[in-house]
Amino acid sequence: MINITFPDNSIKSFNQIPTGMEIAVSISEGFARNCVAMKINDQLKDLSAQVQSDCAVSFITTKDEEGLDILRHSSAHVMAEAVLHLYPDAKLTIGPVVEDGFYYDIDMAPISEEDLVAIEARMKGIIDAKTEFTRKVVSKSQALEIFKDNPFKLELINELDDSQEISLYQNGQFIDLCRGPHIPQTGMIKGFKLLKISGAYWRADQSREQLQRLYGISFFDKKQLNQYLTLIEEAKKRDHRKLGVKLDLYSFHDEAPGMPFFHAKGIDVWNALLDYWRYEHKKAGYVETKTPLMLNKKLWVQSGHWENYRENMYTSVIDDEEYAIKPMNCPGGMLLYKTKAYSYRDLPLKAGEIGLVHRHELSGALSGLFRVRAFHQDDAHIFMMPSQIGEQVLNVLNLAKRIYSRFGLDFHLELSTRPKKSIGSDQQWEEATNGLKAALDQYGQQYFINEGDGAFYGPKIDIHIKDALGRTWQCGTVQLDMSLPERFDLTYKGQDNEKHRPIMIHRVIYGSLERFFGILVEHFAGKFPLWLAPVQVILLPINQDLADHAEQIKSQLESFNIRCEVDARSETLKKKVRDAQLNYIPLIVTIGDKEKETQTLSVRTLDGNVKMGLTIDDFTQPVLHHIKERTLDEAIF
RNA sequence: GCCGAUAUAGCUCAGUAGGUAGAGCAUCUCACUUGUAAUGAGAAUGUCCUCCGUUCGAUUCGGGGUAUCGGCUCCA
Repeated sequence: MINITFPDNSIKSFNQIPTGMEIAVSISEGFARNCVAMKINDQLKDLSAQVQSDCAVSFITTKDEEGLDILRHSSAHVMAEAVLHLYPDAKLTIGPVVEDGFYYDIDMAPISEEDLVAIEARMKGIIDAKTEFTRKVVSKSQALEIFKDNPFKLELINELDDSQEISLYQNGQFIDLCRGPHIPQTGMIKGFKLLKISGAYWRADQSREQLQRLYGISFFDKKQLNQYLTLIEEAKKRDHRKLGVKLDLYSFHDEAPGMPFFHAKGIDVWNALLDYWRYEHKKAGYVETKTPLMLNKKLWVQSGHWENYRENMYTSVIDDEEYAIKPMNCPGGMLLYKTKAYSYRDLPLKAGEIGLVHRHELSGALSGLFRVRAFHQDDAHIFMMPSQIGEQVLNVLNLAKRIYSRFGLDFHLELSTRPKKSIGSDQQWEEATNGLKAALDQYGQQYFINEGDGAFYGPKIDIHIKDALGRTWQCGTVQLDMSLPERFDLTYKGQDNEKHRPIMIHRVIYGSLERFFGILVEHFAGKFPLWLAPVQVILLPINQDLADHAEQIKSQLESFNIRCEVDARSETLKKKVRDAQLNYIPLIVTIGDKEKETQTLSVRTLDGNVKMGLTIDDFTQPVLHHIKERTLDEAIF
């Protein structure tokens, strides 16, 4: 008699040893059809596994995230099988699940995207055949024999702990080394697509073999696949590299790879972002400072950057002295701090800086505004007493929340701990990491931990925002630094009349202004809210005799600091409206004879609604209100 | 930086099996003077990314370089 406990604490008894599938069927056939795998006492198992003794069993279904991961892992096997069928000499390496699908790294001659079609066709055959996945446990020597022709698998097998069970999974003729679990049969893959192909190194090591990485995605439901593909299409339409250039916000030039040029309209948005930043930071007790772009090598040696960050720094020799363009603002900030003596009463000292930094990123890593070589950080350094860490980190998190919500962006938090390459003592790291943890616990939002992902000078909290398409981007970061204050011998006078070492926070909220700008372009799909829109109002005189009147209104609106343009071209109104809509100008104001006579305006919003007969006041009041409050509302009238 | 792909007018793209190129949009001119998503006609526009090579001749073929794209990697 085997007693099985389910998650709802109900117990079911079986006379003989059942498999997971048998248990699922005993619940209902329909339920069993949607089962992917199970957990026996929290351990993931295949449905074909037998339940040998009394235990707790829960099922992973097609609705669970874990179920989707299992499906995708199985999809990777199916893809590998298809590849081996078409390219018998290919050598498989590893095929994991990633955030957005799965991939398999394969040692084979480079193929192109067109070749994916044939692989997909083969995969379809395997899926239609609904072949079962079966698990087999083998000894290490058996495994070594089976994979004797594949050096990658041999390497993996040899690295396995002797206590670890070595399992193989077979579907049809295809066998792969794999921990599992897998879906019961390939027919569960209802929708799949191979997305792209790229190079990757074995073990991400440039000195090792160059492999072909084939990416794919799969779902239990064809509809979900289509939704996913639609999302990709939508993301493509919003691509800031296209959209921002089309909207005349910025451009990229061969002469300065990784260094964007901002156009007049782009700078309007940029300044609106900065105005808002200054407004919030002033309120939060920050002062604004500015440090030079280029500083002597000695400073970078002292700060530790020369040792830890040199390969990313631009350098130059001036008057026989070596200088570096700053890749970070902090060392300059250290010099600022040292210009006077501080009392504990001065702390916390919050010094912001919109600092232009240059980092020599790998050429292949550059991408639009998202990955550049020159960018502005909305940096700030907070100097404080150790007792203030929790409060100050918490203040930063709250400030970040206020700012992100202004753009309608949600976020989540990640804590990164000490990396291999780092400076500072064990004790400093522990103290700093605990300080961040304490603040996070107080903030109360759940957070993830990234072991070893901290900056070389301290642990950090990264803030990842989520855009309108559900994509996440790391923007903000709060980094505790117990090392720089020591290297620069920063002090303050305590209540006890003794010198003490302040602790320092580096933090950014937009992160990189360039990058944040790009994210906003995609987040809003080019349709900036009124307060950010480069052109807030466009005036369309319906004939050229009315152009002067339109110019007059423009001057009036500009006196209120409303960003305004007149389209006086000799085009039809239809055409001008269309162009304004395509440029996502929030407010389109038509000026005809009627309006001139009655001194009113007709306003069209981006949703196509038209309101007529507004006096200048009727118009400017709500507009100014929305700009001042920086609302996201599209409904202004 | 590495692997693969791409590079033609301001933009999107076609084309030339090697004989110096073209369409739409944008621009300019003229006519039209327009009432809420494209008025019409005409004109102008290119080191066909760059350098070297093969060739009588290269935008086209080959090689080097640069930039961009997809990844690896790195990170804000």
